Amino acid sequence: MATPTRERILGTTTELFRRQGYNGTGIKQIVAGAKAPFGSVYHHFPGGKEQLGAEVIRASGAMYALLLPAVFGPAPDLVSGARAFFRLAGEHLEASGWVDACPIATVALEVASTSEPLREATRDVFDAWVADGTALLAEGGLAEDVARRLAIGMVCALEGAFVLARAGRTTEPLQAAGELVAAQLEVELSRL
Amino acid sequence: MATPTRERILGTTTELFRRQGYNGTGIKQIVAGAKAPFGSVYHHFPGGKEQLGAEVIRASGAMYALLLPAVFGPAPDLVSGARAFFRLAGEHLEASGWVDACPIATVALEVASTSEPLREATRDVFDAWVADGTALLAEGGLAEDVARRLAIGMVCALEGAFVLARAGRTTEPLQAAGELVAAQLEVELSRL
DNA sequence: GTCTATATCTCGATAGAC
DNA sequence: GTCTATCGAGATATAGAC
Repeated sequence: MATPTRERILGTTTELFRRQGYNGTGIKQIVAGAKAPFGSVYHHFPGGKEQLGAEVIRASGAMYALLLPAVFGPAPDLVSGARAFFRLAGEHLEASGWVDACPIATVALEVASTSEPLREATRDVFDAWVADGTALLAEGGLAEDVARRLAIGMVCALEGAFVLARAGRTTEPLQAAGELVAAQLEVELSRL
Repeated sequence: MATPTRERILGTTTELFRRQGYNGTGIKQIVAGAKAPFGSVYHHFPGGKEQLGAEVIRASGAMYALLLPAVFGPAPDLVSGARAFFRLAGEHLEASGWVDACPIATVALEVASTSEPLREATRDVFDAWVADGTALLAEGGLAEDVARRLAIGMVCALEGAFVLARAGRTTEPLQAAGELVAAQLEVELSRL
C-alpha cells in the first residue's frame, strides 16, 4: 500500500512493456496504471521515457536472472533443470494469457536500431544472463567454452520459443526448444 | 521505375517494420519512403495500417520461406545446410548494420497481445516455416515427430539468436544457436 | 487512381501552482 | 514532491478536388 510512486511507475511500465512493447506504451497509460500524477514521471525520471525504459529493462533483467538458480538449484541435475525451466516458462506463459514471456525481448527488438541507450541496456541484460548460465553449466563440469556456447543457445532457444508461443498461443515451441537444449546438454555431459 | 505504387508501399513498410517495428513506424514515414501520396495507402489498403501490416507480414513470410530450399538445396547434407543457414544469417545481419534479421519477429511480439488479425498473420507465417522445415528434415529420413520438433527448435534458435545478436551487435549468438541445432540434428541422424 | 488538405486524436514533454 | 493544464508535434484517418 505504501509503495512509493517511483516504484509503482516502474512496476506498471514493466507490465505494459511486456504486453505492448516500448513504442506501444504511452506515458499517460503508465501514470493511469500506476495511479500517479503525470508530472511524477518527469520528476523521478528527468530523462523522460528513455530513462524510464532503461531502468525498467535493467530491473527486469535482474529479476529474471534470479529464476536461473531458483529453478536449477532444486533440480537433481542440469538436464532436469533445463527441462524444468522450459516447462515452467511454458506453464507460466499460458497461465498469464500468453502475455508473461520475456520482459525485455519486445523492447530489445524495437530499440536495437533506434536508441543506443536502450539497446545497450538490453545487451547488458542478455550478457548477464549468459554469464550466469555459463557459470552454472561450468560448475556442472563443462569446459568454459562449451558452457558458454550452451548458455547462449539456451537463452536463444528460450527467447525464440517465446516469440512462436505468443504468436501461436501454444506451448509446443517451449517444449521443442527445451528438448533441444536438454538433449544437447545431455550429449555434452556424457562426454566428460 | 515502373513499380506500382502499391508494391512500393509494401516494400517500404517491410523495411521500416524490420528496423522499427509496427508501432514505431508511421504512415507518413511510409509514404515518404515509398514516394507515394498519403491517400494512396487508404486507397490500396482500405483497412488502414492494420491491413497493410497484415499483408506485409504474410508477404515477408513467403519471401523468407524461399531461403530454406535456397540454402539447404545446394548443401551436401542436412547438417551442413543447417550450419550454412545460421552462418549466412549472421553474415547478412552484420553486413546490413544489424538491421536485417527476421522481418516479422519484432511485429509478432508487439502485436501478440494487442491485435488479433496481426497476431494470426504472424502465427500463420511461423506455422508455414515450421511445416516447410519439417518436410525438409523428414525428406532427410527423420521421423515426422522428430522432424517437427527439430524444425521448431531451429526456428526458435534462429529467432532468439536474432534478438541477442541485434542487441549485442555480434554474430556469436548465431554461431552458438547454429551449433546447437546442427549438433542435435547430427545426433538424430546418427540414430537412423 | 492520384494527390492535397484537413479533422481529430494522442503523443512526449514542460511550466508552474500548491 | 505532488499534481494540473497545456504546449507543439506527430499520429491515423477522412473528404473531396483533380
